[in-house]
Amino acid sequence: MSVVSLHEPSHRETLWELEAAFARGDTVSVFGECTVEYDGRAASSLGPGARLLVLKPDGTALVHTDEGRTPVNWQPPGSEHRAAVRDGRLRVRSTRTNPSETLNVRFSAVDHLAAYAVTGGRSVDVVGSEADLKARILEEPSLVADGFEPQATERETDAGPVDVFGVDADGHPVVVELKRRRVGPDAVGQLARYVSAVEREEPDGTPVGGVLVAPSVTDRAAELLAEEGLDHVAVDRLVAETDGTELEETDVVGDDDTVG
Amino acid sequence: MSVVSLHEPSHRETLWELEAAFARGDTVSVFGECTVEYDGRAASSLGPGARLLVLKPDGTALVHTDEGRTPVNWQPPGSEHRAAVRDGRLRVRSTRTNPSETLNVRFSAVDHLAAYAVTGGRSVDVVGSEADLKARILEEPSLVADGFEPQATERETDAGPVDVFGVDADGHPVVVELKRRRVGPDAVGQLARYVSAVEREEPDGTPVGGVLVAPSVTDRAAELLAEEGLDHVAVDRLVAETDGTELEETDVVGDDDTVG
DNA sequence: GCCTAGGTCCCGTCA
DNA sequence: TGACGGGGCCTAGGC
Repeated sequence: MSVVSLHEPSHRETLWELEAAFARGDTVSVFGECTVEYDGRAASSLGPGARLLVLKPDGTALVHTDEGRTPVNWQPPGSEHRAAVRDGRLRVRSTRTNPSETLNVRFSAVDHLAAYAVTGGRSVDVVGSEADLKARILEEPSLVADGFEPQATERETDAGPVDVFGVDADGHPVVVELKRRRVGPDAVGQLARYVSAVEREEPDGTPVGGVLVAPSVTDRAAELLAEEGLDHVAVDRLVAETDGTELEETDVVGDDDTVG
Repeated sequence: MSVVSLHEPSHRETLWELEAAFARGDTVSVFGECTVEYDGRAASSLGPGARLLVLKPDGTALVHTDEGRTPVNWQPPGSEHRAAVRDGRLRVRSTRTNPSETLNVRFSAVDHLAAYAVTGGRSVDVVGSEADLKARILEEPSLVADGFEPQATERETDAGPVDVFGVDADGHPVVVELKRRRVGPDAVGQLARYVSAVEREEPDGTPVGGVLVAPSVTDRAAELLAEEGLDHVAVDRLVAETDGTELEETDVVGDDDTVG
């Protein structure tokens, strides 16, 4: 694959290469001194500094500082990138509609630009998601409660879709909410909402059970569960149950040629 | 500022330059053909493809494809980057503890590398946050209800902190939940949790009001509010109330030197 | 360190 | 298209 890279280009050179890169569908990285302004769902302004700007062919724009996983400013996919030279500065503007948002990056100097055709697989199979937990529960419903029988997943209620819905050993409805990680009060509120919604559907007086399936719960969540008469079932994360040593095996001790 | 850039470097050259960049505290962008493996809170594997790898001096690692604002794989700040040549491939590994996580990027070929000292302001003042909405409410409490008197913000309850707590014209407690954007059932659940918690604290029978302050609510959220006896007050987002045309004014019609 | 909730959350999925 | 909830969410603020 070929890369186009410019070292300390003039604004005109940068402009030209950005145009070419957009036309090719390349992904572009730009290092330089810039200010950033954003206006849309919120608004922000960022003073001068040396930063990394990444522009993707799908309309994504990312402004990164030297810290943090989250870009300091950005524009989501679907935006439109345009570049121009104004007032002696290179301006890269990315706009989108619905909601209407504008990102404005103004470079006083561009120190480096690289354009490259990024291709290949984009999605990863993530193991250990809530979907995996659901499969595990459906495979072994007794994990939820002895005699529990699942009847539906994503069952709709007035309060939203229930992860797993079924009946207990007595035939009473049970709402199951699944979480892949330790949960706090919000998850209890979610489960309580679903239970209330099902109770409203049922004939008066029918008891409706609620079970929160998660690796663990915070103290406050436990209190709220007790107050609401709901249950918690601890189920370890699936990824922990597998022999997760594959990555390690590739890393033999005694590395040569190692830095960092 | 100076940039070091390598065009189609050998693995040894890449290794050397990565070591130097890490030592200098530079931010690095690498374009090349790679596979990615991740193991930690979840696990994933990404087949061969041309991608962008960004390495920051704070330990952040980002693997980007040509689509999406979210990196296809990453490592959060605080991780440790190491590079090595193994089996004819350049391996960049980023690890962290608590939780224990490993990101493994293996390059069959590096097409471009650039290292640069990213510096300057990192944080932006975002206007239009929930904090701004709170200030607006405290400034003009009648927006919540005629005669509403705020008494505390972030008041603690058994169910978590209440955004704004006060009393209505009759002296009865009122719980206010603020949202900067249109809300769904989850926000209603949150408000209901807080109201229930305050009711538990109060002498039996004391009515406790609940008000959701948000630009708008979904139909389902409105139903749930009604069922819970809670109120909604529509307050437009603050950013919309300002003359949000600053960015536009800088963009005079009839751009010269515009591409894209 | 954990807990709690916000976020320009992003993102997929489904009605 | 909007709505709804998951996420390796990330991040800030308390305790």
